[in-house]
Amino acid sequence: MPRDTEFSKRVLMVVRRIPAGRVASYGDVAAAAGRPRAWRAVGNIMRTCNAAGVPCHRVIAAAGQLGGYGGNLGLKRALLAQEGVVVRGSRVRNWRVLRWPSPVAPPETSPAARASRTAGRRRTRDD
DNA sequence: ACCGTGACGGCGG
DNA sequence: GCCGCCGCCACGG
Repeated sequence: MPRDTEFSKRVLMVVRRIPAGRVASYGDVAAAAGRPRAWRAVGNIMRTCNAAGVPCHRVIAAAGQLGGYGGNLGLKRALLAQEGVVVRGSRVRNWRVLRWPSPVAPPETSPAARASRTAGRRRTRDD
């Protein structure tokens, strides 16, 4: 791990706060750590600081992409699955909802838009 | 103090 | 929706 920098420590704390079954993007973590534009650096920190009792597997890339895990993506998927986070292909299913800290509802979730979207569909799917 | 690096992000093609 | 390009920032050499 890149020496105990204030930033790195904050990042690790943030990651520790991610509940099981939820996921956050590197950008989310960066923002939560107070540096919204430092997602890249967050990646570096995760790279070096993984095995340290931090649920780093809950940190994924933007748009629900899996991101990396020191070349051991299989493990990452397994860990996530163990917590109920399903990965389809290389994307987290239901990512919109599982996202942490803000499970923000889609901007255009107005009743009308929703109705039109689900109109020809049998059942509503996730995200 | 400068330069390259990367478990990234967004947008345009 | 995938691919590539450019932009971002903390760290280490």
